Amino acid sequence: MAERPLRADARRNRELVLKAAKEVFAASGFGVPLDEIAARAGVGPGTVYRHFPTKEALFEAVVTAQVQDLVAGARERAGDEDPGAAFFGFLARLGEQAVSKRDLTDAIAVPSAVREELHEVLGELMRGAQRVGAVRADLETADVVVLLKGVLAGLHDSSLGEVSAERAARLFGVLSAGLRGSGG
Amino acid sequence: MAERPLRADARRNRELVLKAAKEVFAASGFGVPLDEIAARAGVGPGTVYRHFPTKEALFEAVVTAQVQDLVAGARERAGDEDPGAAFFGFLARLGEQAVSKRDLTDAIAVPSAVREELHEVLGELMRGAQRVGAVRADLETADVVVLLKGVLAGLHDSSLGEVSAERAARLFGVLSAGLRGSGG
DNA sequence: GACTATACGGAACGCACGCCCCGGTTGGTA
DNA sequence: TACCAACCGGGGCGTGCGTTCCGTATAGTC
Repeated sequence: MAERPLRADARRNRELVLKAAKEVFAASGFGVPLDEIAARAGVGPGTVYRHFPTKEALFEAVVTAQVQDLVAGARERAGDEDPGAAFFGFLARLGEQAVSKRDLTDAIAVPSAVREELHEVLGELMRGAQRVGAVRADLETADVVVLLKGVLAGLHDSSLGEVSAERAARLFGVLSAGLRGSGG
Repeated sequence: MAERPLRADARRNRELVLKAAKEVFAASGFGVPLDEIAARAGVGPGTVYRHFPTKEALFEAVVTAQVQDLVAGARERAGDEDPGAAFFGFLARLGEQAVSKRDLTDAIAVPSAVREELHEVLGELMRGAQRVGAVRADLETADVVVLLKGVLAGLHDSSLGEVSAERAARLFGVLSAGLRGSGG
């Protein structure tokens, strides 16, 4: 188990790959060819695989920090704010981030450790909000995940119109209003 | 431009392909390999391409009738019902259909003539509903399309849980409530 | 029954992409 | 400086899929 330190060039390339992956995933999502990331980093695909066993592993390495920040922030607020505000605030923050970071959208869908964490915190916040009547009682965690994933995906796919912060705000407004309930 | 009549076997195979495509697209969406449809029809891939120049053309041939029924129904009702009921009724009907017909979801996304028609009627109904205050005034047609597409896609992708009529009803309840507005 | 245009089917092509292999290079060390 | 292990790069493999090609079969006609 003794971890040998990486050679200098290996260490440098690892950073280059991570940086490139961060940019490219944010711009184009998980779907981009890995070769594009390698090219952006100025290395060959083989080098990428030397550092990350799989494309998913690289993706996870990139989004983990991002998601964990969001989750940590949400868990902090959960104590201070009222449950409704905590839940809807979290949704709003997700929406804002997702506009410029396409990979965040995929982070909800692509199986990984952070995905579970994200789903978990969503469930906690939602149940809290349901307890105080801020969210319809008949919804399950999976429902919110599906809605969120769907809205985010729709935001990006859209062959109609650009991804703008305004549209994202509008869509999340609709989503939030819907989750509050009072309609059918 | 004189249309020669098809040979008997060609005509029969055309029907077989359409029937198979209808079933397979409904079950698995546009993403299914075309070979699967050919196999189901008991013909070779080449035969499929003799009748339809492209996979998208076949898809369009399959969903056109389906979508046009929905659209025609919506346009009829638009005169009888009040605009709000017409719009939300249309959404509900879409949701019901989409549960068992995965291709309907893709029909919203894959570029085609029916897609435009579908978007158009959605826009008309929505503007009508907005005029009587049944839908938030700040929404554009594209917003509804994105939301609809997203919710439907989420409904199917879901690596969590099955696609049930109950969940669909719940999600469309949330969507409808959100579109009515009154929240942020 | 013979003849031909028409249609069939499935092997094969082209492409994209995830992933691996290996000849060549380079950083660290003595 | 000389050596070796670690590392690099990109060509290549395997797979999946849309699409095409072509030798063979068959429906329609005389």
